Amino acid sequence: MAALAGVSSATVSRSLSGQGNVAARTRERVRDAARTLSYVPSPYAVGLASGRTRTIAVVVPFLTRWYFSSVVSGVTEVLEAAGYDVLLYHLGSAADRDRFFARMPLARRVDGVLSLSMPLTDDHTLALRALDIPIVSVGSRMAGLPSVCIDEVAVAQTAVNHLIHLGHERIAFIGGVPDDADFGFVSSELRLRGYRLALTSVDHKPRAAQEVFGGYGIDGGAAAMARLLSGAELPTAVFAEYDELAIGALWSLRRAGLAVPHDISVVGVDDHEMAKVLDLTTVGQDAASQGVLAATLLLQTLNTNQGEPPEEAPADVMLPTELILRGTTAPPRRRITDAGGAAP
Amino acid sequence: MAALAGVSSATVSRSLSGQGNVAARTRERVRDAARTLSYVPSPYAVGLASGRTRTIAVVVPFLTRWYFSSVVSGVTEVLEAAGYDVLLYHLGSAADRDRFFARMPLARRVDGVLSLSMPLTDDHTLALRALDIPIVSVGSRMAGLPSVCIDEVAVAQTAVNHLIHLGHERIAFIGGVPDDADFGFVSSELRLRGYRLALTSVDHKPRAAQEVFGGYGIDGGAAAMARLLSGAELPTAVFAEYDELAIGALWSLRRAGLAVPHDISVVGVDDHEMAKVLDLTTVGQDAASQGVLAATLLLQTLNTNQGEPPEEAPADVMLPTELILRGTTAPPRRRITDAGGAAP
DNA sequence: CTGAAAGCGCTTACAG
DNA sequence: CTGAAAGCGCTTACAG
Repeated sequence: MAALAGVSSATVSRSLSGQGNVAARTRERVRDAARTLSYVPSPYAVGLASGRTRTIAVVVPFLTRWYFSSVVSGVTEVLEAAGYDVLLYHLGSAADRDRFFARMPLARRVDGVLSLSMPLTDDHTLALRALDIPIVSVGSRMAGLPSVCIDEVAVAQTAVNHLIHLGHERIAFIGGVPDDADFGFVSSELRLRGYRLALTSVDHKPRAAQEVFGGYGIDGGAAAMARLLSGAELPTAVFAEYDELAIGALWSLRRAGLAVPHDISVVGVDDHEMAKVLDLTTVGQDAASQGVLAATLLLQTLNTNQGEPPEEAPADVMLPTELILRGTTAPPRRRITDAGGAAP
Repeated sequence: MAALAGVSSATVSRSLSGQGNVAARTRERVRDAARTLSYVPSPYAVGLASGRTRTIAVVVPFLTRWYFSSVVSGVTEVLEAAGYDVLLYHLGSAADRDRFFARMPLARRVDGVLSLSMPLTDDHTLALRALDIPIVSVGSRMAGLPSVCIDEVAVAQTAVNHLIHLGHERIAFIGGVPDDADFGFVSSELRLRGYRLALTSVDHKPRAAQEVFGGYGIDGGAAAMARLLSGAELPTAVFAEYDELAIGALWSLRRAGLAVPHDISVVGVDDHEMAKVLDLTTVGQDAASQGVLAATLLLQTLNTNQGEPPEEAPADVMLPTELILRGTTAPPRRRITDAGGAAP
């Protein structure tokens, strides 16, 4: 390579990387040589010599769920455009995460980390921070780190208030984390909190029997709904923590012969691509944009942090959400009249 | 590190990698030291010195579609268990692919490549092979390379034969590649071929007007169905190349006020997680298993190919598929009587 | 079984 | 503007 261009390897390096001064003509010569040889500098040699890896780790708990694949999609888009490679770590179980953060294969391997709604223990978080490289959290906040997310509490309140305004009083909550899970998603806790806040703000008491957790995804939502259906008191409306659970609930209801929204209203969160097909009322968020923003933020930090002192306040981007009214919510069939509070 | 264990860096390397002979006691000492320092060898130094990267590139055209996220999920599972890192390249557009294969950032960067149903030109394929590292193709065959896939032609025939046996004659095809695309998925072509074969085998002539291509995913399926609905002659049944298209078709039909399967039957391919919710008849495939198998195959090749001569015949794994009867297919409402062929 | 030494393929001060 | 040289942090024959 250096031979073909008739220069030293140092000049090859400077020409191709754009760092340092090289005569325009020399640079051209080197680039031509690179092209004819289809030469690409060895990433490993570059990484070792320069300390920069041009690689970002993306850590996700799920890959097959709408939110996560959408975020990753947004992330790869901007990272690839910026010439960064993406190292994907799919840590589905608590065991996976423990093993991963104990070994910490990220050390000296990547320039930055994008953590997507990972349910992390303190140990995990410490191991991450010990890396001492920029980290951006997506979908949940991590103390002291820049993050991109939505207002989870407000999202849940919006959904539940919608049901309340329709006249519902017995409103159940369907959560996505199994009862026996040894951890939870931050967003799950916040959405549950928003649900309870909305209820108490109108003097409806949240009751444990109306908060069910059936597990992840469609099957989890279906299981949770089935449990609600077998309970003593049927709710007139259900708020599911995210659309896949809501869709599972719809499935369960259909199999039980109950009509939506006639018998029970259902509302979710996400605006999953299937929501419109199932005519599901939901609070929409733009997951792909979250990925785009987070990656952009990380890239900025990477370009800024070159030896400068760490910035003061970590950026916290909060994206808007929007209640999308569709066909799975309606006023309850029969008003519960013994609840008092008549119109003046 | 070497200092703490009181040995040379060579011994550290041998102890941690398991290569070469080390006294059991020495190895223990080194491992303890590594643990207390939470030392991990620099992947870049290892890569440069040894030539092995412990990294696999996974190249995908989509991330948010069920098939691809499921395959990637299966892939990461076995690769992570084997201690390999996954470099994810998301090449959604033809432009992305051209840029990628022209630069070929994979050179000297990974030990192997997993290519998922990538629509590759000859140039791309050549660039890939020039890498001279093991490649496994998933979801489509590539000449001379080991692959994991299903029998695409047979899958389409199964779906269409099901419709034919129900008595349908006017059976349309909904494809997922836009009309103006500059390339196609191999599986799309094969499924279209299977569709035509099934029709001609019972003397139904495939007609261009009944083959529509609306673009990817739900919206593509909806657009294609809308086009069929505005056509001169309504089909009595539709075969969609994959479930997301079929789901889009269902959506379109519902908005048009047509009942499924009463007015029109719909069948897809995949057994997407939403298929059961929408009660969609489909030909199911196990995408996650394809990912698992492909990754396993690649790992085997990696472990075998250590200097040995290239193996004779590349492995070709073909996974079974299964017609799953649900509620979106039924006999046509009124038999077309002028088609002849009465029972004896 | 272990260490000294060369080398992997770059980058980066340092001279000039 | 360019090159010689050191060095990045490992691995791997080669001795012993």
